[in-house]
Amino acid sequence: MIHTVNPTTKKRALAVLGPRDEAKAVFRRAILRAAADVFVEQGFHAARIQDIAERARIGVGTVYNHFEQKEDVLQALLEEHTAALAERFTAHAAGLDFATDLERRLSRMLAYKDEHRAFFVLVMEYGLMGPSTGAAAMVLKGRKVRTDGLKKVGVALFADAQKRGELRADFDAEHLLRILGGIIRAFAADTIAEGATFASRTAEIVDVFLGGAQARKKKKT
Amino acid sequence: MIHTVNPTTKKRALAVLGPRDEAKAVFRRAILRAAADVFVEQGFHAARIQDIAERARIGVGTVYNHFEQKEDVLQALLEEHTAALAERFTAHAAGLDFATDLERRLSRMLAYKDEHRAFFVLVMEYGLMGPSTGAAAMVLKGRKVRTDGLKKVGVALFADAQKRGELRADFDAEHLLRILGGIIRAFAADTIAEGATFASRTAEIVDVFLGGAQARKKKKT
Amino acid sequence: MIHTVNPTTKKRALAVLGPRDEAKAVFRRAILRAAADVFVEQGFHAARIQDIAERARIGVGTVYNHFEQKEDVLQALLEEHTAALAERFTAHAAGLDFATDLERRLSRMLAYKDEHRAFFVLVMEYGLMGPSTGAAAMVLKGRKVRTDGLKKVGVALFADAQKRGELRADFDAEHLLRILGGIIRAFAADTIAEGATFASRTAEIVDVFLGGAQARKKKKT
Amino acid sequence: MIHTVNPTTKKRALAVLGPRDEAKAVFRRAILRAAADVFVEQGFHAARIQDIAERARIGVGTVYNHFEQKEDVLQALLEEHTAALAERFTAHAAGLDFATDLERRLSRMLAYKDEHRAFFVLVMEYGLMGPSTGAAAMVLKGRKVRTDGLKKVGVALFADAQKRGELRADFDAEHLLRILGGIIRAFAADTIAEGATFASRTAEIVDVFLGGAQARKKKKT
DNA sequence: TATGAATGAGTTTTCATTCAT
DNA sequence: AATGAATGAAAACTCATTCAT
Repeated sequence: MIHTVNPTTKKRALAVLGPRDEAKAVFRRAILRAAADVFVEQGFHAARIQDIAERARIGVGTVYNHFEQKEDVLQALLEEHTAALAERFTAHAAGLDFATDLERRLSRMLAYKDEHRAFFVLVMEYGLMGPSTGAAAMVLKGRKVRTDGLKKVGVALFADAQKRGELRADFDAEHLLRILGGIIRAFAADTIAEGATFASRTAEIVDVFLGGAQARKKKKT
Repeated sequence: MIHTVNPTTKKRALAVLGPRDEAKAVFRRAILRAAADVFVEQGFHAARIQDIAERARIGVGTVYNHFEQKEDVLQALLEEHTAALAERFTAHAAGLDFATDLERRLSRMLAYKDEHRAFFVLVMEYGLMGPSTGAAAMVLKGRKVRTDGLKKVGVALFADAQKRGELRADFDAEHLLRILGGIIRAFAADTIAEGATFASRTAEIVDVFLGGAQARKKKKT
Repeated sequence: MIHTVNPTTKKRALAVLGPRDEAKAVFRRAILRAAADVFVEQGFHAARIQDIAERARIGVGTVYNHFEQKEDVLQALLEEHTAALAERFTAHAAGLDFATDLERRLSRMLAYKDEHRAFFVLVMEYGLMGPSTGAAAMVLKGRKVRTDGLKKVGVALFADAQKRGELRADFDAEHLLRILGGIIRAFAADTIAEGATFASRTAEIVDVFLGGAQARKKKKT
Repeated sequence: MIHTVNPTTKKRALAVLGPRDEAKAVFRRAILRAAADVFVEQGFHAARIQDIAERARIGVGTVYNHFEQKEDVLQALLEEHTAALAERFTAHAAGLDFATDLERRLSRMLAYKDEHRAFFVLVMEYGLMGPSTGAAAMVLKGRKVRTDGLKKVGVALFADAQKRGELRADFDAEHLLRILGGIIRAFAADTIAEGATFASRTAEIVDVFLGGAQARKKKKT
């Protein structure tokens, strides 16, 4: 769990892969990993480039060899992870009912979040689908963080479920997606506090999302 | 909607109430109002004390006569509004079923948020019940923002509903409260985007919270 | 030893003396006393007008009713005390030999310093006979602190002693005066550290001073 | 006498010595030299970091790369020069009588002061052997300026002279050291005013000092 | 005349960014 | 390409001074 580029790693990377480009990628990844941690611990503004560099065990200048500005680091972070999430969310098996399908997709996605806690916290702040607060928007200075992938897949999935009568149709798909997001967020506090894995709570999340908080009187006989 | 202390206002205030203390309160309020706007527009870190002062049409030094540090302004903002919210949420009429009761309380609360949009956005960032992100916690530097009031009332209300079998009992009350919060948050985007009032959506919020997103096949008998 | 203007003091002062002017003088004196303490404890620059006002138990504005600028407070402080010192140093009885004469004058002067420790420390910094360091001069912004009185008397006394062959004549009187000053300063550390009175060390000071400065004509015989 | 780091100097320094560390030392020295001048001209408090940076022809930030706070600059200044002085004062030849010995040591020390006028003035304010005034102590915020070296050597020298009957024994060595300091200080005004060298007055200083402090055994013959 | 809150110029300090090595 | 010291613009915060009461 040491987010570092040490000489050994570096040399190996140089040897194994296409010499130049791969070495570059190693540094880039190290920076992003370190940045995620530091942004989470201190917040974007309070995080100093130097902190990131130190955490990655590289020099400040190196960060600037890979990213033009501090903001670009955050943007890259959000985009790359969101892309990964979208991928997890997209893959599916055919012939499942909506609830099961959603649960599988979510489960993969949340597992990814479990592996990347720092990133997940960032997402809660900067939004999976575009900055949620004015402040977040300000930080990104109008950059368009390309997170369309996830949103597109999600909206399509939900719209389809609505057509099939598995999701209420009185809200639009995007809104429902946001509601799911809000519920996931609510589970985050629990999960983080307990040190539990996120993925393990997928069923509960889907249950609340689909069925609500009301006591289930009608469970049948 | 001009958050300002102008000479006229000042004199009037001085004349009407006890001269000194009241004048003081006028400035304090002007600062908090201006700060809410500026924090929302720029985010806490990007907001400069001077921006707040300019918006309130007062001098920078004056801000420091009322608050020791920038953080204290945010803290005061959160505390005072949260207290107001708690008050709205607390008042209730007896003999209502849970759904109606919750709807009334929420409705009052959301009306308050409609009147104080800026504050509401802040709450989404810094949390009604303690900072939700590490960054937010960092900003507040370990200050304990006293927002217990609202949480206490909410937890009591929900726990009671659980006992009476109106809310599912497999989650604890605090968690359910957070889920409601997440859903409200999800409605915020819609609402803000459309310029609609928040309060007008109370019924929908309660409906989703209690009944979930699933299509209502069982509507009839 | 409470450097304060309390209501009682104030009223009494008003009654006893010419109403207006005397009341004014009471405040002025309170300010100077408080200022001496504060300047000593914190140094001129670090001392805030508010500190002085608080120590004198008056409002900040009041200080400005009596002195135009912070620097004027220091100047007045130095001038008034120096005048008092000059007075003590000037008075003399006829027919004494130089050593005895000097000892009497010094003794009176040092007794005054014992009563006004704070002032004395200031003098060590700002000089009895004009600012000794560039920094001190800077603080006083080119003001001429009128401390001529003491210097004039001292030079005259020493020049006379030189003529009468009681002080070495190879240095000019003013230089000798400065040497005496340096020696007094050296005794200050001892005295202050021990909490002893300054006056009690007059004999030693004169002894050290004259032992070197005295003309050595009488060695023989 | 231009206390500056200009590009040329910088490159040369980098070429000649170990690149990094030496460049660092060059800047550090430039800062200290500039600071000495500025502190003397304006006094510590009135001196702005920017003044120091400008005098050294470097950026403000650079000062902070070398010293955490303004106070640290002063402390370093005092410590480094005091160490140099102690060195000059310490070296001695055997077999000299006390007066000659003292004269030689002082002469070397005062020559150093002649080369570093600015520093000397600072010493008059902040004391060679610990801050002499409360204000000075305040400036240094309780930092212990390590000036023991000089004091230790001086006290040892004087104590020894007392044992050998060359200095009066009714005062302790440290006090005698302070008296010498006071006398030197008195000569400073003369010297500085006239633009003369300090070293040239060593004999006079020792003469005045010993004339008083010397045990009076040899009066007869 | 005393008072103390308002004011804003001025200062320290931080930190993103550059650039010589 | 990596590095880290230099840089200076920018921001928090202080405090002498003013002025309405």
